[in-house]
Amino acid sequence: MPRVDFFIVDIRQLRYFIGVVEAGSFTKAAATLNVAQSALSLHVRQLEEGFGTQLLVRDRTGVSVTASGDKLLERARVILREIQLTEAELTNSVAAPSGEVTIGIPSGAARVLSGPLLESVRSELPRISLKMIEGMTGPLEEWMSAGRFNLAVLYRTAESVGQMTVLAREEFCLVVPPGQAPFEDSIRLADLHAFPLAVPMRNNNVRRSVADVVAQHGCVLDVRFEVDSLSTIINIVMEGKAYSILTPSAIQKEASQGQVRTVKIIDPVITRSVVLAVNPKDERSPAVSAVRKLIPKVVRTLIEGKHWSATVPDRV
Amino acid sequence: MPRVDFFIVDIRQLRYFIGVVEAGSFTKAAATLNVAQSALSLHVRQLEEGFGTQLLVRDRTGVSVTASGDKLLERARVILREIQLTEAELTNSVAAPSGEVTIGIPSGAARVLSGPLLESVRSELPRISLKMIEGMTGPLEEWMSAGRFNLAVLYRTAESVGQMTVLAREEFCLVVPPGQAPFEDSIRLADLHAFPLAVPMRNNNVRRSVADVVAQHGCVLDVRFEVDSLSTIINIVMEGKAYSILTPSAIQKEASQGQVRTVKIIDPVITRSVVLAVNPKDERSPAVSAVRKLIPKVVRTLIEGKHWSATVPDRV
DNA sequence: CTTTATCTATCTCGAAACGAGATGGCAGGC
DNA sequence: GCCTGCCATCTCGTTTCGAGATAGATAAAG
Repeated sequence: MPRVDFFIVDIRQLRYFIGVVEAGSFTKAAATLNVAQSALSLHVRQLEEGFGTQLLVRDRTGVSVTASGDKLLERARVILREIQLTEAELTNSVAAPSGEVTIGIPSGAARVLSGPLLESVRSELPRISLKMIEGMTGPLEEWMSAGRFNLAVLYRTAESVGQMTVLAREEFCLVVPPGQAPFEDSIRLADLHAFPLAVPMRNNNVRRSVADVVAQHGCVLDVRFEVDSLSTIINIVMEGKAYSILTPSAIQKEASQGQVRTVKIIDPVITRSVVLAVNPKDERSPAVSAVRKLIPKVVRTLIEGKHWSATVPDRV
Repeated sequence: MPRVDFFIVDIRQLRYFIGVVEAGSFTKAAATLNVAQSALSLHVRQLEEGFGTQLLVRDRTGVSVTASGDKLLERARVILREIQLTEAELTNSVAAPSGEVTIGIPSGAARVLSGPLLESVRSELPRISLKMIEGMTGPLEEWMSAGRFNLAVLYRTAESVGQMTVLAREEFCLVVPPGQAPFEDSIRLADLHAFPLAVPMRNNNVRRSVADVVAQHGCVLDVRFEVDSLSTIINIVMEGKAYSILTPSAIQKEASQGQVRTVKIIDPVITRSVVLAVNPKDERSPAVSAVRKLIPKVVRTLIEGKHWSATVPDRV
């Protein structure tokens, strides 16, 4: 329906008006502003009709400004400067993002990732305060769904990870106490039943991932300890009381120091993806966006520096 | 063609954004601003995409503002206040016009009009400085055509006066020295040849107006003096050296003081219009417009107060 | 006096923008 | 499971915009 409302100055009209005054003619201003002369004529006319006063004196040599026009010129410059400052301020906010970003991260991935990530954010995004919440993946999934974090590092075994970014791919392996069998580089899934296991509890992502594959292959496991504490599980293995099935990120440090050994599981290889999820509400936040872009870089650096036994996904 | 240009904030978008933030939800703002909720959603989205940052956090209870949004809110309020002040300042300029207005006025009309007009402008339009330029009508016509004045009081004998305003109608009369014949109230055009005349020079409007009518009626006049100075002509008549043919406005004062007498010319009556012309370039000037509206009032007051022997034109 | 050049105002038309209304998706409350 | 409230998206009719053409006015040049 026809919009019958009171006159409101439009930014474009002000820009055209300033352009015309500065050029001294509509025709010159048209060339400068890259707009048709007729469009300038019409818009300035609309300003004059809106204000109810003449802003320009027109003659064959061009235009000059009236007293009212002079007032408007001054005011228009102030307004456009304010808009320019506004755009600069908000754009700078994008260029140098600041504020708090919260990220949930599983205990396993946190063991290789949390330190380097905090360091990277501190050095490359100094105005961002990264709050990292470590936890077992079950609760993390729930909390992320509840919107508790801006970002979350999660695990997925399916090929499809929706809109999440794949950070890395890991392979589950048998974690062996030092000096104990097996001494080969790899072990078949069907042979795992020979080793007593300390594993996370039933609803744990890791537990379910492995259990699904074992069941699919008609195998069984000898679960002796169910503990929802990664460090406790690792201690049990280090003390020779049991074995475990984990991904390399969980025991990267202990393995590199000879406190445990890892033996590759084959037939089949059990893999999973480490993914980065973003809360849809925060997708357009410049701070969240900046951290989101930084994490893959940190992961790549860790993997390529042999600080994390995982593979980087192919980029498409 | 597609307009591919960089992002420029639009006033409407700022108004919508402020409205949404203040309402706390798009839906409530839609009711308040009388705009569809979807339009608000789209416009705020465009602001976010333009700035490259998220301005609002949306959830099921409505919206809250981000840090960037808070900055924009503050800035937008400043911008809209500037625009509001601009509109108020320029609108006030219309309501209380100010500045200089120039008016050309013939010597004849100036004699009855200039004083009262200057007084009226001073009292009713105190912020306007009226510059009055008096002259013979020939040069005045030229100067008005050249754009020297904003306004001009001119004479016309034709019925059609184009876009000019008719201020008054006057009848030419014989100006008689005191104590000399004729002593009747009127004289026929055919009998004017008996009186030696002091009149303006050939290219003068008055001279041409009367000469045309005299020629049309096959009469002749006894022109003894040709002087392009109204006061000189009047002095010649007052001293009894000659008669003249003028309009009442020219000798209103002298006639009222008995220094000259006026005798109506009939068969035919010779009339002319006193008109007000406006320079088209200045038509939209509030100051010129205000003076333009004031002059007819001053004229009407003079005529109705018997300070000017003329008739007010019928209003249609 | 005629022609040329320059400038503004107006008109037409196709493209873009705008907003209303409808609809779908999501989440919380009952 | 249904209802309510809110936001995002889509469709369509209307409005606005600007390009290009053209007319009118005026001063300068020939």
